[in-house]
Amino acid sequence: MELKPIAERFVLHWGEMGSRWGVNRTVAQIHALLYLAGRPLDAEEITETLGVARSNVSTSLKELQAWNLARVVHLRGDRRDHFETSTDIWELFKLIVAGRRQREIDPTAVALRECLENPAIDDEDDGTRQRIEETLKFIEIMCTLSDEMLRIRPETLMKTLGVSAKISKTFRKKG
Amino acid sequence: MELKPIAERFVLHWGEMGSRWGVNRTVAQIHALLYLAGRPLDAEEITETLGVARSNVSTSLKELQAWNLARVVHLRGDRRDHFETSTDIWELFKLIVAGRRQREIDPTAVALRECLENPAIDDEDDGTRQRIEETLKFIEIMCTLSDEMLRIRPETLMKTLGVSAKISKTFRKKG
DNA sequence: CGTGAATTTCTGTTTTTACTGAAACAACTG
DNA sequence: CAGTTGTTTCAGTAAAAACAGAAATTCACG
Repeated sequence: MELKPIAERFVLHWGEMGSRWGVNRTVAQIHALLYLAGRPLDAEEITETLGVARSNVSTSLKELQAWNLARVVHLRGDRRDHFETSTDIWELFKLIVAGRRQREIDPTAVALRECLENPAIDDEDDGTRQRIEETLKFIEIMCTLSDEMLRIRPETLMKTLGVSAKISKTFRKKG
Repeated sequence: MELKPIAERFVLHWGEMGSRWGVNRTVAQIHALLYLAGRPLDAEEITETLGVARSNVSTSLKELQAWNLARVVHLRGDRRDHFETSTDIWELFKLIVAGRRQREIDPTAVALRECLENPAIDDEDDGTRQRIEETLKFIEIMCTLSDEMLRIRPETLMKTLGVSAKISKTFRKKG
């Protein structure tokens, strides 16, 4: 598949940002490609379009599947696996938040709880203990909040956020 | 400075998670150390406590300052620079969100706008254009929302979030 | 089962990033 | 302003991550 100029730019940019977001370039590029394509692509097609090794595509697709950001579909009369992603940006956002939370936040919450449950905590400075407690409390609140957000349907969420933004904007003007 | 066991665990864990959060280990460790210490530390003290090179500490402190996560303070009768961070976890959160947004989101918003303003966009598939538009719209809403959050005082934010979580929990029970 | 297409796994290479130690630089002190 | 302390820069090294290509495996289909 030959990418048109704008699509190519989008895919390449997404790939670059991927590094900053903690996913490797190829993974991010493939996801961008699937998103823009809006139809299932097979691995060979992805390989040619992006100009990377076939094995790299395979590995990256595995990673996307682990994030629930890509799924396998089969087209009748074609033995090959094809891959697609949601074209709903809100849906994608929810999946990414869920993934990041699981990988980046949950382990920390566990570690902090272990710190606080450890009897040795009594030997630490009061300030230390207090700050660890506050950090854990903070993380737990954030987790609850993200749970709430992930539960809501995208459209609802969008409206809520849009409205709340408008409201606070109004407040600012008046205040 | 000798770290007590729990504090050491916290610092090391923070360092490990740092990698997943897109900051390098040393930077994350230093920040954790400053946070737990709750008082200004000089570079030498940090070097000894963490067991890394002095130059590494210098570079990392520069990076923390670029994030507004550390600032220099001077103690009377001491020529050395000392460094401290906020011990207010909400304040830290705001700074981190602001930094990430600036580095990870804003460039993408710019790139997407450029894509859509480019006349060549007319040669692209309708689906492609539409999805790029939706993505940009999404990013803009999220930016507005984060602006709102960053403006609110931490305590207010915390209460709002806490309450909203409780409300939706209640709704779920009844629904 | 045997064949060939499709896919994954594995090994080694390349690229990138983090880090160290030494040297240069800057700021203060007597 | 010479000596001392403190800080940053820089060049080289080490560690980690991404990637390519080949080999191995899986699987549909006869």
